[in-house]
Amino acid sequence: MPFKLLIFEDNTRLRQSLELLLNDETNFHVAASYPDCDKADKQVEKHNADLVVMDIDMPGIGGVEGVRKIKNTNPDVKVVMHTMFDDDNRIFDSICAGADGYMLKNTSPLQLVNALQDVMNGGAPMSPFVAQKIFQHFRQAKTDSEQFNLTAREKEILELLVKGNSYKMIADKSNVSIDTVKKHLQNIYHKLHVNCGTEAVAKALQHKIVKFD
Amino acid sequence: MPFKLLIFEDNTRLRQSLELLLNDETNFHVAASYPDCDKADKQVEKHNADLVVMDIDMPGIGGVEGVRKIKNTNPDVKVVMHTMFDDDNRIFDSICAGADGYMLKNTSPLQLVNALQDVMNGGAPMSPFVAQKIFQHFRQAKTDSEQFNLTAREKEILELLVKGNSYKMIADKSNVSIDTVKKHLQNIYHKLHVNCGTEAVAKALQHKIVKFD
DNA sequence: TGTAATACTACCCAAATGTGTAATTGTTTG
DNA sequence: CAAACAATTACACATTTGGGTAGTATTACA
Repeated sequence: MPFKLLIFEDNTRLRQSLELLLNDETNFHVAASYPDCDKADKQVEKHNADLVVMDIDMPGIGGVEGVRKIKNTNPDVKVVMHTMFDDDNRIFDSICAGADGYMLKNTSPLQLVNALQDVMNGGAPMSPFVAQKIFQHFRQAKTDSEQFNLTAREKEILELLVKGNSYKMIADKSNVSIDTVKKHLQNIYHKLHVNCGTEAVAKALQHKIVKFD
Repeated sequence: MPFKLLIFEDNTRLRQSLELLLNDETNFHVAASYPDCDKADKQVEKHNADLVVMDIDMPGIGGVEGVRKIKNTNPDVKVVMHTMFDDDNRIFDSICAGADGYMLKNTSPLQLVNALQDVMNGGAPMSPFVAQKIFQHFRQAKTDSEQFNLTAREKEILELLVKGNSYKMIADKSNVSIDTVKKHLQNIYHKLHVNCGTEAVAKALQHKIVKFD
């Protein structure tokens, strides 16, 4: 039994092409296609769809919100983004909204079909460029984190601060006086170019100076 | 001209199989293979390698450290992990250490060859299961972040705190009195189960209650 | 060997932070 | 409509935090 598929794509030409292409596959059956996803959740339910191909730039609510809607009501429906946007925000927002795959529109028809097959097998297909972006996202931290020149001791104290310890608690755990802790933190604040603890914590986590994941 | 390739894999049988498999490809030439990666950086340089296939579980320093070593000295050399480990930590650590791809050992020979080709074209090949893990990593945040029941106003104020604002600055930017800010933060601290600003910032960032990337 | 850098301590003081209690207003929801 | 909740302000009080200044001990490095 072929998977029931919905297409959301505002470009009429492309929408029809996709329909033709995917209906050609014995594994898929295009149940319907729409030029916007304002009522995507209802439409998914109506057709009892297994799988959705979702454009991002559409009139009304965009594809990212569309995914969110669908996933809220029907978490088990697979959604593969299909868009020409390759910027970090769009990619990460889509994934956070619940997308199961992210294919750029320069993907060949064969690759797209493979991706859809892949997602139905529990995979998370994505274009090579997207994969690269995601890898970069993980890596970026490390590189700039070591530019603050914190001493081992300072990192230690900063880590305790991040974990929610007060000066007094840090002093106890580090076996030094509270005044020493103050001094260290003062130096740390200077090195991080911040002027209070909350800012330091934010910076430490954003630049992954301390590990906590 | 074929790409020069190094293999790090402690299982002799598998190492030899890989050598045979990859030497069969006209695009690749296995320059050398080693049962450990303690001197991986030197060996990469010696053979002027373009590409490395790296196991994780090896005697001496593991594959994760191996990648780090190689990438420190030769950032342009591509490294593809090839391992049976599919746990989050190993995957994310490898990527952070600089891996360009992550293939599980249940990958078919053809897929492995494709992955290596892919990585030389600037892609970031990974097994479907790994891709899935990575998608989950992005998603998980959202789900547990909404369990704190912060009101819109509270999120707004928490976000200002995370950005390093003092109570007074938050008061100004939110057009409310400083006492109101205090009260809001007090409520926020209760909801987050913390008892000071630094802890709240840490929790907010870890659970991605506020966005800042 | 001498001079940085690092780690540590101490004290003072002003400002910021966190807690408790209490009261007003508007909105939502049962 | 009443109860619950959200947002707001106020004030008092204790504690914490952050900055400045100053000094000692140890280690590392040139």
